[in-house]
Amino acid sequence: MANSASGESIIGRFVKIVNAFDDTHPAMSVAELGRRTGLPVTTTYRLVNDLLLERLLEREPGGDIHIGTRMWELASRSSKMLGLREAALPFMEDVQAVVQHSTTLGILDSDEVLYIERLGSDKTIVDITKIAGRLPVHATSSGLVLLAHSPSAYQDAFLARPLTKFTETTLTEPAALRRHLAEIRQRGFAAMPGVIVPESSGIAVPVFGPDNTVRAALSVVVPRNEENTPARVPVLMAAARGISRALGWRGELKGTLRQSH
Amino acid sequence: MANSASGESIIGRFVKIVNAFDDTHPAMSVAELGRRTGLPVTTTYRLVNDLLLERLLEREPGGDIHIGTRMWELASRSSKMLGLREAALPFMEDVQAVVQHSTTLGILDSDEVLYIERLGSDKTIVDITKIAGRLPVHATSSGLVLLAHSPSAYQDAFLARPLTKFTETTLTEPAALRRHLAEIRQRGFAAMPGVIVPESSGIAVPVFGPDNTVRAALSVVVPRNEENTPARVPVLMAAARGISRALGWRGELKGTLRQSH
DNA sequence: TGTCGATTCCCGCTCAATGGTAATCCTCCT
DNA sequence: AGGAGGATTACCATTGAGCGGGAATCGACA
Repeated sequence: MANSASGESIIGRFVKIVNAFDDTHPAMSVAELGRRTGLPVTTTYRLVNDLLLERLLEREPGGDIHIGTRMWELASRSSKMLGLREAALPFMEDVQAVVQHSTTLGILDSDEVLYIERLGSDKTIVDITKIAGRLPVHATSSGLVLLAHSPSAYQDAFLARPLTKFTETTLTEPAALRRHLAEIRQRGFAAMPGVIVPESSGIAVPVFGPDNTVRAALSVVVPRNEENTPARVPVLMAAARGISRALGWRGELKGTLRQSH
Repeated sequence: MANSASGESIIGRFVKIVNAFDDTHPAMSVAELGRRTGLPVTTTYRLVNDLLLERLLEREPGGDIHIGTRMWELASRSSKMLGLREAALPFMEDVQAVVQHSTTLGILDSDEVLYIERLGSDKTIVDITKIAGRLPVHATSSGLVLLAHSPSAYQDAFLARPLTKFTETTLTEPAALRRHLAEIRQRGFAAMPGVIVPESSGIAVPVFGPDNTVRAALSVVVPRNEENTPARVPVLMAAARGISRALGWRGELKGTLRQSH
């Protein structure tokens, strides 16, 4: 499926190129793009030109390249993300108004947490979540909530892999994690003090869809010393129920374990 | 630049495919995708498979295809859109809280208005703006504001083209439009009663960047009978100044015409 | 059982994509 | 002015990925 010496398809190279851009590298010259992607010079220029024609990339006055408006438009036009985001936004605003630090909405994607919306404030101290950013499942409150309500086959596969220990409090033992997941299901929320960076804590609750499976995790990130979990959980839970209902969820089935399959 | 009989590049076909999805067609079978794009059957299947591998498209249980999470992620990761959106959102919420109908943020892209954010409510009646949706420049309040503050060379080129008359109130005469644009610059806002659909009116104001050029248009859409323009304009203007300042704008230069170039 | 559509498999053709090399352009420094 | 270093464009021989027609298979529905 590839004309290239390296055996990649054009689509693969396209992803490589777009992937070379991130928040720290929002724009760069074509030459640097070639270096970052490892593609041959000529090939890079040819491909970039194709992409410029379709406006998936754009050239700024200086000559540097950045991701084009068209790319965002095409991706956003018909995305399940938009529906979820739109349903969640008003509730997230309410949470943010009360909690004042940072409110995020994340989904499970490719064994990682992908954050699709984030409300922050100037007070926000250490919060590494970014919109369209990814973080590991086992080291975030959102991730653990999502994992806790995933099909058990998925959990098994996930726990079979080796997990990175980011800080002292990061759980990496399958058995300990399993116990913790059960606790999360039972309590209805996850509270993780400094599992990825020691300075901040996350509290997360699940958001459900019409079929009673988990769709997303709603969470707040607060400084380590002022967690005040008992006070924050009810706010989060109420908001999550609101979002779930906006998605078509009709209340949890009485006495049903939420873990599906 | 193309291996195909029709002379399209793969990138071009990729755009065709993604473009086949919209809010009314969020998912479809590969065969239907082939029909909608006009691509040969086999080619469609091969290309779709490539895209599925990169998760730019995703297959749902039924077999239908929809746009993948990866697509949104790549597009959103480093986009000027995000910065603008993030700066604007809090102010838009304030406007929305007061106006209660529908608040939008639009930019000028490819001679059309592209809406990058929209806050609505249940009360929202007729409002055809959608996030990532496009509308013609000359038939929207946002578009006219953006056009009014564009370089005059751009305005000339735009006004040289024939313009569609959507309703009775749509201005299509270059001379009349020019007068109107001058008025918009002078007043600082555009108020368009029913230029695209007769039932609703738009009021829009410009948002400026650090270099004092217009970046976006902030607007509200209200029912035709309860426009109350004089009451709404100050709210919009204050919010737009807030957004502009968040973008790095430092106040307008005294006595300067805002029309650049 | 038969029909219709979606999907996959097969396969020979061919030209677009490839990527090395070299020329040109551009910017900054001396 | 000169020239060093990088970015960009131009050139071009090679080749296999993409192409797309056609047929087989799967699957739903009547």
